[in-house]
Amino acid sequence: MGEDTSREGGAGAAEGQPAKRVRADARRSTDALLTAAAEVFASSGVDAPVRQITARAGVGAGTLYRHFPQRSDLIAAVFRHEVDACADAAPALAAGQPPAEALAGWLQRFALFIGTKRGLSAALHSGDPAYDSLPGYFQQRFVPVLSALLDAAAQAGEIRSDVDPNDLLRATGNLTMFAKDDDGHTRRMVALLVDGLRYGARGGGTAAD
Amino acid sequence: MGEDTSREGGAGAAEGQPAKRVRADARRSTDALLTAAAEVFASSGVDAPVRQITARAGVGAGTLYRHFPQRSDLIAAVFRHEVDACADAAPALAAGQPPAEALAGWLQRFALFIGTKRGLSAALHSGDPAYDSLPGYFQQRFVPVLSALLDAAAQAGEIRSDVDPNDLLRATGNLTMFAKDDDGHTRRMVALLVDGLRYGARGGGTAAD
Amino acid sequence: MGEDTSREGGAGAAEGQPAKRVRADARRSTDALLTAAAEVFASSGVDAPVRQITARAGVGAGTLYRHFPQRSDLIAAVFRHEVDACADAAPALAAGQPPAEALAGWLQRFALFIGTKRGLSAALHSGDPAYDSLPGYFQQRFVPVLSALLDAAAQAGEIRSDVDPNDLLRATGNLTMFAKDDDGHTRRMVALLVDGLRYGARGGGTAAD
Amino acid sequence: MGEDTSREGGAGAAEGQPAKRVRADARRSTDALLTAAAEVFASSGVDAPVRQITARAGVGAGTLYRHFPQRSDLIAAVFRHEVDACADAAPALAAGQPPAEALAGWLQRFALFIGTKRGLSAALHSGDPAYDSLPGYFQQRFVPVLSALLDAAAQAGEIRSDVDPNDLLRATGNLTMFAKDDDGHTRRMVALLVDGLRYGARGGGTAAD
DNA sequence: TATGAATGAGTGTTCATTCAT
DNA sequence: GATGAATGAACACTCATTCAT
Repeated sequence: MGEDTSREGGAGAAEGQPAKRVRADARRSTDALLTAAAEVFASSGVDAPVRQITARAGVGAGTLYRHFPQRSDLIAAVFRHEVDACADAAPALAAGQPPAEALAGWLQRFALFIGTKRGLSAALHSGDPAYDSLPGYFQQRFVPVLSALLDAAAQAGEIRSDVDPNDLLRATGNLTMFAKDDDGHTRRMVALLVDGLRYGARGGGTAAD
Repeated sequence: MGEDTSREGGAGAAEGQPAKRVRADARRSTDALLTAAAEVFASSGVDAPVRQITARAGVGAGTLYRHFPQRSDLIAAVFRHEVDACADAAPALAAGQPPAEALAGWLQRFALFIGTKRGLSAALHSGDPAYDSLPGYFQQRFVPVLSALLDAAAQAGEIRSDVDPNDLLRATGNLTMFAKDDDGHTRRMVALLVDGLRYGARGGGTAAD
Repeated sequence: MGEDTSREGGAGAAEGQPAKRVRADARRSTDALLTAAAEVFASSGVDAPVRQITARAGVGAGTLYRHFPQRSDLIAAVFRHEVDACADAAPALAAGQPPAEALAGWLQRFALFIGTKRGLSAALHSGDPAYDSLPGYFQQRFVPVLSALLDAAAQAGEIRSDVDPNDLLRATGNLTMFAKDDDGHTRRMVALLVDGLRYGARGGGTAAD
Repeated sequence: MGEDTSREGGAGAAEGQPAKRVRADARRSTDALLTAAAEVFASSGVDAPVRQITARAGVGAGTLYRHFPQRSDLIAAVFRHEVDACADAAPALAAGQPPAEALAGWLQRFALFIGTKRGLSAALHSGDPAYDSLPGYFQQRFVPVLSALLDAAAQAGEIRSDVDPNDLLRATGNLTMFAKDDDGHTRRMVALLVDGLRYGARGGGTAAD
């Protein structure tokens, strides 16, 4: 699901029309841009200069703007697969362990995803029109997933039941900020946050104040 | 304490006025810059253009660079009082309530401080040489305070005992990111974090993994 | 007359359909481009971006360049009918009124034509190679018409006789520049210019120096 | 009058304060920019790329923006002297000849001024915010001058009395468009326009419709 | 010592034109 | 023949920092 960019892949040319004619070069450019952008985003964050991306992709600036008129379009495209993968990882986690463990596991997974995308959190909350379409897409994918996990754990009595999934997504994302390579800070703090949820399950927590 | 700007006292009073004259001018510029920078930082964040500050202070750009060669010098000077006030607020909190409550109260206080300094967290962790001296100063003031609060609460058995104060400072600071005016997000999440500490006190938490 | 786009008639009908097939496609594209360009020129001037035209016409950029290698080719083609209509309006005007009135009427007509083609005057005089062929076509159509009107009025003694039709065409076109919707400026100034011609009829004007 | 840029010139340093301290370099830059801009405007019009001007002036782009934040500021500064000179030329013309001759002479003078400033008319009417302040300045200088000339000629019965000076300024400016080096077109057409005014003086013209 | 003018690299974005498909 | 993707030069404008005055 969400594999929009590969929809002409394994289908073969036997059935139907030739889809679109000149797609080879466009596809080449798109792929080059996505690859280049992914690398640049990883090393310099999503605010990296446009030229850095086009240079690495070996295309002109206009090509980038053709395929991704808004900066958010590029970001969304680059991360779509990973967003989907992250969101889709929840069921498997939910299957094999207690609900609160699944919740914790997925939040760690989510933190991992956000944590490696330098500047993504900032972009999501910037209010900059260039990023307008981002929050919608991300929420649409992540909120249902997290809600389900929260509900399950709450119904099992393992965590408190009064937490807003948006609050938790935002907090988890925030906790990944300024993460150095591998000091475990984010992991520990996300775990602490989940423990806070657990604490709330027993005789009323203070978190909701 | 922390009055770094008056350290010229040791120069001696023997040589009379000239030095003092100069110092009066310098002090005037310094004060104007500190006042202006505080206002600008509040409204536009610590990344605000230099010109905005010098214009408001009514001084030239060169004067700013003379007094504060690094941007971090200015930030540190501007927030020194508030940093100290925040750090010094701990004892009073500790006196009137259970240790864990005091801890929670101070973290909220700390979050409030950081949260209103737009861009401060980012500056503290940016790695940008322009902000090199910041982390040292802030840690020097906050780590002892938080350590004391943590130790007290841990010894009282109210929270777990294996949390690194640096982790907690950083996490709390992170939780203030992208705070909108007054939606309570930061407050709720800091409280949740503290609940995580409390949870750990009872039969072994998972946060330290 | 002026149906330049159908000049393929001379190719002969001997070789039958293939040529005709191709021509049908080409004609379709040409028509779409002419229609689209006319609309775009009206709303955005003759300097409008090429893409705006091709997008509206539903053709590729290459197609436009194939049919109209020079921008002037497109402009000329778009306005040919209107140019002809404007030029051809002279006889009717000449029939029903005194020569000077006819002259005035036609100059107003001409001003109306030019005035609604934003950027056309500029294109006609730009010297830009992209517009090279324009002036020739327009002069070829308008100069004879205006000359006839001028001669008639001069012979009738209603206006001076020493005015260059090219001067008058250019001046009239210029007077339409920056015309706002309907403030009557152009109309008044063209009338004033004609009055200048009338003035010259009586005992020698100064306009010819 | 209007010699704003030289107000510290002949005054000497004897009386008053030193005005402003560092003015030498700023003045140098300003002068270089004004000179360069004048040359560039003459050869490439007022729409010439900014870099062309800064390169010729030997200054950085920032310097231009410091001195002339808006493009209109530069244009106004460059042409101020000439605008004033043109406006101030009216009295002398009015003194030595009949009012209508004076009017004609000044309009020719005005046309000469506008005609050599490529793109100035366009800028004056563009509506582009970058040129917002231009029309005001130019009207403020030219309208009173032309009004006086028109009134005098009308009172002397030499021309019609119902012409709006703004109409005439705009028309005269328009007539200079696309003027080639020295073909006399503009001169002849301006003369013709004035003849139109003269025609109107005798028994009611048609220009005002 | 203070000033603030000058620098100039760096940014996002547009668009006429070419050319692979 | 038609398409439209790719190109890349060109542009205005910003701002941290230096240094002549």
